Amino acid sequence: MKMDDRKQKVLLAIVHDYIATAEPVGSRTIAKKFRLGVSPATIRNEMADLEEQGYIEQPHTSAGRVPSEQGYRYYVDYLMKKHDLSAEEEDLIRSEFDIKVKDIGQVIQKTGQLLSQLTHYTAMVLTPSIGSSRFKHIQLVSMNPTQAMVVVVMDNGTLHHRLIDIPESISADDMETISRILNAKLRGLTNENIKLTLVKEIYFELARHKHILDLAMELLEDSLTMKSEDKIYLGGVFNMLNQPEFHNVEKVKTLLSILEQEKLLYGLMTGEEQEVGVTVRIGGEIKNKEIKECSMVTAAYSVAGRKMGSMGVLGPTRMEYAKVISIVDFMTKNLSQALERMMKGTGK
Amino acid sequence: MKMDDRKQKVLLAIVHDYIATAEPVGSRTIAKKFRLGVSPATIRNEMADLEEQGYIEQPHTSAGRVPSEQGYRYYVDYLMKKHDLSAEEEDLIRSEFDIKVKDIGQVIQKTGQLLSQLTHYTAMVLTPSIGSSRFKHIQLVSMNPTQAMVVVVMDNGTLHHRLIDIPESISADDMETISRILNAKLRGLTNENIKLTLVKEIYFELARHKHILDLAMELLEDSLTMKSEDKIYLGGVFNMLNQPEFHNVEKVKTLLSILEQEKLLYGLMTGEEQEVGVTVRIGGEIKNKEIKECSMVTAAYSVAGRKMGSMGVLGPTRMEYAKVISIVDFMTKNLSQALERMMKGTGK
DNA sequence: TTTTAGCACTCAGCAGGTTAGAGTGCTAAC
DNA sequence: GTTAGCACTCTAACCTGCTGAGTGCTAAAA
Repeated sequence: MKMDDRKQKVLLAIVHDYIATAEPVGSRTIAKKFRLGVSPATIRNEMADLEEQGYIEQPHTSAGRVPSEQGYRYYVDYLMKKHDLSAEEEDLIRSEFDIKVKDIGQVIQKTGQLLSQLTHYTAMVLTPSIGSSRFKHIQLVSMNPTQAMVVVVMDNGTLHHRLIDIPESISADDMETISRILNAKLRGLTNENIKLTLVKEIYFELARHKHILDLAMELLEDSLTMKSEDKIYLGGVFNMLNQPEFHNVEKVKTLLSILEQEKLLYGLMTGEEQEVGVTVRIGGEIKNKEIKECSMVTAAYSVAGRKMGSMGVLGPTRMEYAKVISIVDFMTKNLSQALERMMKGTGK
Repeated sequence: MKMDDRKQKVLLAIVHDYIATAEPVGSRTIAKKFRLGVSPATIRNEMADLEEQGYIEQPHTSAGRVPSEQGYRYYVDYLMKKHDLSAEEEDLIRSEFDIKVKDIGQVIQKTGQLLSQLTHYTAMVLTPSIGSSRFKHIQLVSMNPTQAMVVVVMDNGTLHHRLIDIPESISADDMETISRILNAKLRGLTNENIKLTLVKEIYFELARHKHILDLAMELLEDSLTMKSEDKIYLGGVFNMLNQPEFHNVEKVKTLLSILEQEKLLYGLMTGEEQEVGVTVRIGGEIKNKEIKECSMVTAAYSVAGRKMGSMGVLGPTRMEYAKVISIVDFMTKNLSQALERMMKGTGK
């Protein structure tokens, strides 16, 4: 859909001004602020055309124009110029990821805080999960006469644990033995790599502990396929309340009720087949019906080409797309690198 | 401060009606709804007295009266009748805790959800932490040539972990040895029990691994003294938005900004020396200046007399104190029992 | 002395009406 | 194709008066 050059300029002006002011944009404003070299009347004509084509709309008869979802989409796809982060912003992000990683959970949390702080919207970060991570270590720990804890450590630095019931007849030494054998057989394997023959072998060796083995293998299976619920870090929800579109309490309520449902959020983050790079979803392009007048900018972070998790920003459709896209892009890259360093163990 | 019997009845009527309707209560309303056997005029006189003594106040000249913080305090201390939970509520709570505990984190989260669901206010639950828990197991897991993960399991079912740098010279076998020795020497000890002599002994045996030992002992120390940040589970924030006092967006904003600061919340939950049983803090009795017109009802849960953590409800001062107190009380008791069962391993 | 009825007074909130200003669409001239 | 001018529309802000809830005071009743 080719568009007249001047029309593009008008649309761009409307989008920019509306993003900046949250007020419907009039023809006079455009003529004054954006110096297109034509009079308001001409701009009015262009605007009438743009409205007919669905790129902008009018809240009411005597108001200015506001970009439609289609308008934002056109802006993001064709008009938007790359936004360069300020040196301070880049430094802030770099220094954030330049620390020694002690605990992945903490890094994720910090990432979320920083993301919301820089964008002034709500940030969502998914913990490392998807993808085939490798099994590092399993340990059975006796907790009391009838229970033990199974701890599984994965190579991406995540931990999984579960309490299981055990027969009283099992001794601490037995558990040590089980742990040792499981480790010896399975270390370094991904889910796909665990061959049936291998499992049979283990069951054979540990026949008398079948019951425990069942429970341990179950957790292991969950850890490897990452069924275990992934955590989502949410930050800067109250940033959204500073946006004029959320001065209405009803809207705040629906927003909050959505953000409290982790599963729903999880669906939002993983729902779309995420291509490489940054994905922008505008308004109705977000599948969820309850989320209205919002856009999401998401991207995946990865290690050695393996997708680990994703982060994203939720804001009003009137979002500073260019800036947010740059930030999300830069942060995923830095997070990926930091995790890469952590997993490879290359230096600080 | 002894109070006239009829004054008490009037105060009670005002508190009850205001809690129910959120509207200032007038003399006529009291006379009609609460049948004290006297006319509105008499009640007006009593109300004038109550206002003079500071138990109630008037939003503006021609409005009814509203309980003051002092009024709520008097209500909670002297007037409130015990609220019995409905059979359904009790069943709901019991069935919640009657499951087999697989993971403490999950139980905490569910507890928070249920608490907010039953009270319709915001629930806060602190993970098990304070108190001297015992060390169960430590494990060093090699992650890559230069890093290892230290995993510590505590007897209250919590896990702590941290990535540490290691010299390349250390082999996986070395780490296994270190783990084994640490476990043998330290299992079952609390922080106070770890004697200096014992530590020296360990350092002597593992002299050549001093560096790793330092890092491992650091995590251990943190785990035992529970310095590591405790998690707070928050639930039902959006419940608060249904309260008429939060129809003002500004108030919602300050509330949310507070709830996003975990440290602040942590201070709120642990700040007061929590006595046994349920604590009620009304309005200004909450230390935080930013929290206005809110009350908190908190209680600790414990295992075998050892305080483990606490849970609480944050709501407007116009809170259904009697009901909330009963719920918090009942839930802490049930949670304590569930954890007790888990740690003792006595059946499901 | 306590309670009550009656009455004048106060004030928030709402409905209705008016105005100001922003912005449009159309028309006719450039 | 562009622009100035103008009539028109609609919202938001402001004023105004009214209503109703609720009070405090006074004087009479119990």
